[in-house]
Amino acid sequence: MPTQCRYCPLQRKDAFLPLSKDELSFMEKFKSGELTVEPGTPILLEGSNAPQLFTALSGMGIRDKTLENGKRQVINFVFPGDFIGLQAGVMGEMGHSVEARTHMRLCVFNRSEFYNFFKSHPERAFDITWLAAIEEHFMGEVLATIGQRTATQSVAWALVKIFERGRSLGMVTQNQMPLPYTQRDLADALGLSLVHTNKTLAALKERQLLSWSDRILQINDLEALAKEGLTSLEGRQKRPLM
Amino acid sequence: MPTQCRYCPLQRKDAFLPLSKDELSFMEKFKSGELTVEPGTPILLEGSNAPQLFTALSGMGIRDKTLENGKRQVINFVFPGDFIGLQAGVMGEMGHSVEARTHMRLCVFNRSEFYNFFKSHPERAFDITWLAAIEEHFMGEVLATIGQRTATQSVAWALVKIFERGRSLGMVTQNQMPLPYTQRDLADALGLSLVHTNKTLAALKERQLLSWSDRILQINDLEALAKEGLTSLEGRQKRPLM
DNA sequence: CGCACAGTTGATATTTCTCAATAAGGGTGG
DNA sequence: CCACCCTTATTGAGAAATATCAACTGTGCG
Repeated sequence: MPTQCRYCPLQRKDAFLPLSKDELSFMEKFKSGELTVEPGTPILLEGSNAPQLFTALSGMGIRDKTLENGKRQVINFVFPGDFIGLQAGVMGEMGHSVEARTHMRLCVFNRSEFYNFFKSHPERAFDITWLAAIEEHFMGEVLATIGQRTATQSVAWALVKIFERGRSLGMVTQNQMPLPYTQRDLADALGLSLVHTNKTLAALKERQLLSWSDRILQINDLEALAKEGLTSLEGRQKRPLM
Repeated sequence: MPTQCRYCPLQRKDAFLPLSKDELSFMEKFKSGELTVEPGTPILLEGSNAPQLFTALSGMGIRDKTLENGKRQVINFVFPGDFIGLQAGVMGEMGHSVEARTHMRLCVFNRSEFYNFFKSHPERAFDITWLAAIEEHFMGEVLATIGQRTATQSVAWALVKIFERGRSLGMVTQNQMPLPYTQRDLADALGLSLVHTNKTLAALKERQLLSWSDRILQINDLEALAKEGLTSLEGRQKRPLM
């Protein structure tokens, strides 16, 4: 028996908007189970028409897509609370793949009930659209990063964003947070070569702004790093949780 | 008195899913008017909390955002049928600006009724989410382009996408379609410098694949151009129209 | 006429990529 | 337990792609 939504640990994180009792019990009906996967497990495949949607409950993953020439683009990193599979749910086909990078626990929803969802709970339907808009907003920022920032600025920007995200989820302790990705993942996310990403990271480390090894990211001067990344530290606003 | 939705010329384009009579009359209530703007007019501003949402009825525009260092990223190009202002509608703040590039006619919706929308017409709410998912899907492709394709591949890819989009809207006659953007727009969309974009276009023209001058894009060999852009010509599927 | 903007072109500078080699760690089979 | 292999990270050197700078053209417009 999966944990009931009212006991969902994400509920209590202040990164998320709280759900009403009514909404919670509705989500419990919508929830069809839980899925636990190990690192490296594919969760959704690009081009697939998946019958299930997920919310990441714990652990981290990655979204990516592959070009005809074999090159890979990382779309973004999956954190707890992320909704996975919207594209399949509404368009019938994923534009990217999702893969676990750590042990992950996922809340599973049945796609066949997705449309019902809109019918019976407009507030929740609105929240899904909200999530989609947040995603679109963020992807605009990523576009601007890959398109307009230099390698150093890009890396700084990305790590600031990741760190802020981690902080809002309570993953940061003493300026450190777990970051279970490889330099290749970051390189593919930023449209940079692995080698150049490595050298860029080394330079930032040299400047004492951060260190990232053994899957631990430590940021020593977030302000300075944000400045380097041509961004500022806005307080992250709460988002809906599915 | 604005044109009633049932007479909307976009309705009849086969790029869009048809609306039921019921939906049409509902949209007429939701519609608060029409807006006509001239080239260069800003429609929505990055960071603004706009009270209105739009659907482009005719004409073309551009979405862009500006970095702290003044660099500009074009997010995408606005075509007839595009829904504008979702981010403001649901998050309360636009992540990019929208500006007219030709004379444009816009269908105006009142944001204050946006939430109602979800309550009273779940099918239409679903369609909004669908549009958001399409946008997200496309932006993933753009990310992969800027991040992984070479300049030549990027330009070829972009023009193929634009041409396909134009074709689905009936804007193509004899391999030609209007393209009221500048080379700078395209450069800023692809994260390339203006000069390099110009030379890349010249090379593609030299190869007789296309020509683009006087705001007219002509593609001579779409197949070959698609191949150059590492993409294929999938039949574009119908999308919802707001 | 003169100015602003879009496009074009050549020369040069810089960033970033590719190639190649090395090192460290984890896992596995013998 | 050791030898081997695979992945990840690291570093140096040279190559390629792309950016920057600068000059020039044509066009539309007040």
